[in-house]
Amino acid sequence: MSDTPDIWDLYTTEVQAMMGVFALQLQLEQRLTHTPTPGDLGKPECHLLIILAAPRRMGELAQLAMKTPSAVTAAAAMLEKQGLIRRVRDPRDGRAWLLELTEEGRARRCELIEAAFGIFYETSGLTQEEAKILAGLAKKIHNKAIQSGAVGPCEGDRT
Amino acid sequence: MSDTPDIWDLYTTEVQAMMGVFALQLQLEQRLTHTPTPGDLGKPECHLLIILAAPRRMGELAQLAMKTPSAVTAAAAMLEKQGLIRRVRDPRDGRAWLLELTEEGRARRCELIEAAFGIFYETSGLTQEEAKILAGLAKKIHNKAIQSGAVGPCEGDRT
DNA sequence: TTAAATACTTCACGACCTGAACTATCTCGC
DNA sequence: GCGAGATAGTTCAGGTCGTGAAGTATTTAA
Repeated sequence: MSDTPDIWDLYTTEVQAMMGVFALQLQLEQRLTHTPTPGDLGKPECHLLIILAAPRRMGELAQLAMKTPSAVTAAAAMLEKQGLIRRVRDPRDGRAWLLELTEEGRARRCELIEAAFGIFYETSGLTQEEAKILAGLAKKIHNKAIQSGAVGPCEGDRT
Repeated sequence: MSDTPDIWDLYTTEVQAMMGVFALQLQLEQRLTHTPTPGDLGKPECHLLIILAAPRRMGELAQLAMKTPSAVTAAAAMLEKQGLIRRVRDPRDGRAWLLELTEEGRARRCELIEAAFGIFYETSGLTQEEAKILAGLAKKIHNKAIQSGAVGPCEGDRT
């Protein structure tokens, strides 16, 4: 069963990192959406809900989630239909919508975050210490990714 | 533009980690498959090619990639059609196939790994030091994920 | 030698995302 | 003010990818 003698020696440091990241992402996404709590939220809805810690414009959310605006539109429609979020016009710009959690949405988000907490440690097997380290790196990565990748994918080629 | 004052304070450590992992995975996958090198390899083919450092049974590969066997079948068919891999029966078990790189496949894999190397640092913005740290965590994560997640997704509920 | 388990394959289906064309609103320059 | 151009979000058709169930070939065990 355990085919983990040290197949890792076959891979470079970077590939190891990539494989781990890949694995974690897959597991997290799957287990998070299949968790008992969320009635019927898909991956994109969960993702959006997690990001939506504070009211934000859809464009910003797209950027944070690293998806196109249309993907956010779809997820937002879903969440709104379930009464988890509310759309308000941005007072500063009538073209933009501000998404904000409803009371129920806030509750649902809390549950989701809590579930994520458990799932994170379960599937990663990391200690809190290590999680903190990972978070530090993650912050850096996310910032970099956003600024270089910009909104659209395969765009940022500024070198 | 830069909406990164410190929105991170809104998120828990674990959520930060998750967001970073998510971002990195998305970017890497996209840029890796859209890289000039690979003629026409999709995400699953690239993923498989990277994992395939040494000859392996398809079942093992499915486990490593955290996908179902049928996903591996499809990707393998693609790679074989392009002459990058060869299928040989496992001498120990006539039911199983061993996938191994052809000469051309080895070359292609090298290019891919090299591209991945660059892309990794570009999109993550990490130093080599940090990459090493990440790889360490990643190794742990991957092992845990495999053993708990087993082959199929949403299975491992052993608690 | 036959029954059960295992490795992989095939295929229909669904989830998700992108990209282009569209509507509504803002911002300028005149 | 008013029209041109830019920007925020929406809609929709199309494509990629993955799962899950049913099927084939081979091994293992009784």
